[in-house]
Amino acid sequence: MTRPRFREQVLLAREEAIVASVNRLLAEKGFEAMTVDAVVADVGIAKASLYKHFTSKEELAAAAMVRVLDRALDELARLRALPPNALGRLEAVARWSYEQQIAGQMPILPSQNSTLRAALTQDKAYMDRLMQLSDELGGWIVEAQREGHVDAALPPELVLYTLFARACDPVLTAIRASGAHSDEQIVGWLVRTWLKGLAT
Amino acid sequence: MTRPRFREQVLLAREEAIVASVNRLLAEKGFEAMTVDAVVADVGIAKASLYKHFTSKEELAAAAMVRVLDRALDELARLRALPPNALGRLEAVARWSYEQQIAGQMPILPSQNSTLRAALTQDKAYMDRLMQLSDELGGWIVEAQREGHVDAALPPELVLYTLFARACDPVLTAIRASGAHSDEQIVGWLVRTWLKGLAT
DNA sequence: GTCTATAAAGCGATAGAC
DNA sequence: GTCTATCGCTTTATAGAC
Repeated sequence: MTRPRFREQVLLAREEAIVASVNRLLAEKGFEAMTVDAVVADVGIAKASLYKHFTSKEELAAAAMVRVLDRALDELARLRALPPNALGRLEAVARWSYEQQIAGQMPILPSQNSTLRAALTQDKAYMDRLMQLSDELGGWIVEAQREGHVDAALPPELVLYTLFARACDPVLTAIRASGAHSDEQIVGWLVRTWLKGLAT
Repeated sequence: MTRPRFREQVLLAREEAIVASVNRLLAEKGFEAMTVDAVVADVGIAKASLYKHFTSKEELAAAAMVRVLDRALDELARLRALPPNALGRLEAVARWSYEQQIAGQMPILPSQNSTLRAALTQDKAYMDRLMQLSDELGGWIVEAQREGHVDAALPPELVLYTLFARACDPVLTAIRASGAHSDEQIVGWLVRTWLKGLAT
């Protein structure tokens, strides 16, 4: 037992570096196009070393998702105090999602890949955070419906899914590629049309 | 030259069968998860035979997209006569897109795959139809803006992209999976919230 | 634990007989 | 043109030396 805490710190730092690279590469290329070789090249370690920390490519993606969900939960905690009403908080979350995309911090996972889905649903850390996020956002949605800002006829579930879909909205990339408008302008349009569509 | 027209018909029928399978498999699994082996197994031919008709997997996807764009153009032609105003026609197109998805007829292509994008942009049949579709829909959008049904402050380009995004809206699959609502109900909600978001 | 080297498998694409 | 059989490449994953 020679300085176990120090070694532990080093290992955690390496894992953190791996997850950071995975997050970036997932945002750039998506899950299928991201190769484990690219990850280890980016981190600067050998592939076998990576597989000592994570036992599969799916587990890598799950770790990146946990990281993103943690950042989202942090943002929710920050928003809980700030905006006056539920609608303002939902708007801020949508805006935050778009900004994460623009910053290249939003990993892209294929919703159809069955092995990946299985790995995610069996990952307790991921599922816990997803549930927590859904619960809190679901509460805000119901609140916004009670306040008359969101159509009460819409299932809160549907509203929640449309919010999640903002995190991978292809329209953002498409219209940014045209180069005709500023990022702030685009995000404003997208967030506002989203909310207006949900209004009473 | 023994019965050339007949042989030609047989070849065309086989190509049609291939494209139909590709279309279905693309809708089911997406481009990367769809293997050429799965296509030939579905059609019931040998792989080398398929490569006599299409020289690459990308070309297969392009053919499927041409097929879908043709169906979309047919639908536009049908709508050109029916609904009274541009807004009604746009609504009908969105509804049609969702119905194609439900019917498993909407191929899913990754917007990031560079080799696929290159193959598509160099495919004249695909680009011609895409331009034609964009032009006609763009005209309807501007018309709806002039009639005061769509916010004139939004770039028509952005509105067009949001319409294209309806063709691969992940919310449809997510909420259908819950099984709590009928397809008609879901499509109605999604189309209406989309249009309401664009309103003046 | 990390490295080099390699196994094992899946994929797109092709050669050659018929 | 279609088939069987296989190539060549990429990718995930692991063995074994240090």
